[in-house]
Amino acid sequence: MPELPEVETTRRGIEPLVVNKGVDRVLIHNASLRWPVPTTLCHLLPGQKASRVWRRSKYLLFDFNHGTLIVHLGMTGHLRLDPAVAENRKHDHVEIVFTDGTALRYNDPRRFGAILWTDDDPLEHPRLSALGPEPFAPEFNATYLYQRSRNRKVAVKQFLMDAHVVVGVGNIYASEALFRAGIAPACHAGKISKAAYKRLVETVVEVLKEALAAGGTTIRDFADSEGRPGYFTQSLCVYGRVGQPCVTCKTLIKQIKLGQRSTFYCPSCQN
DNA sequence: AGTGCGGCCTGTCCGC
DNA sequence: TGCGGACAGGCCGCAC
Repeated sequence: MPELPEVETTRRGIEPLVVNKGVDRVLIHNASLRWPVPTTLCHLLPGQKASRVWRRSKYLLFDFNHGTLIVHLGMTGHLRLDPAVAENRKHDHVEIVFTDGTALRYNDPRRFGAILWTDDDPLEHPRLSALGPEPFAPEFNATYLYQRSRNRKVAVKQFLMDAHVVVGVGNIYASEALFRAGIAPACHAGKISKAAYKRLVETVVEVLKEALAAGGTTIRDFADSEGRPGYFTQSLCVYGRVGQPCVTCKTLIKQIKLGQRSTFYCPSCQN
């Protein structure tokens, strides 16, 4: 389940493998994703080459000569580069074959992801235009969060996970950042003090950076192809630890639902 | 405008 | 051992 660190890790891995390679052809094996994969890609992309791969929120953006390919990994999306002659696997949706004989394949069992195309400024695309700041950007600070949250009754965890407020904070890292900041997840966003938001900004940045340094480890990927457990899994203080003692005070971790999402917290440390 | 929630999906896990 | 159902969750889009 890619959150921002996983998407950024994917970007770093993929970019050097695709930049400046000419597209030979595009094969759409299964257009069914969140939105149908535009079939126009098949005649748009051949002959073009990607100049860079960048990221906004959890969207990967492949700049081509005449537009931008927008890729969202959803919950279970994966990009991999392998020989064009390699057999397709189950749930391979799209294959971009390069003239050098390699192919970029998008695989997504649960189809929550998306592949879109724009020949305009991708940041103006409807999916991206209303997004909040990046968590590592200076605009994401205590004053911003405090002002945005006034009069908001929504739980602070849901507020934090709202991509219109700040991007890239998914369910796991929201619980972790709130724990580290000592803020109860169900507290109304509008009731949180500026000092607490200052702590929250710091812990969000901290948690995301740690996860990124750990290679973007996630919960369910923790046995990778070589059987290695993910590093960040071992750093989780509350997520998935219901009934286990708090690492700080030994109080048992609680689990609740907020906005239909599992939420974990220490009832003693977070208030 | 803010809020709540159904829906999209399949692999995994649990209880019977 | 097999099977059904709950669960996981990013994010849209609708209803109020």
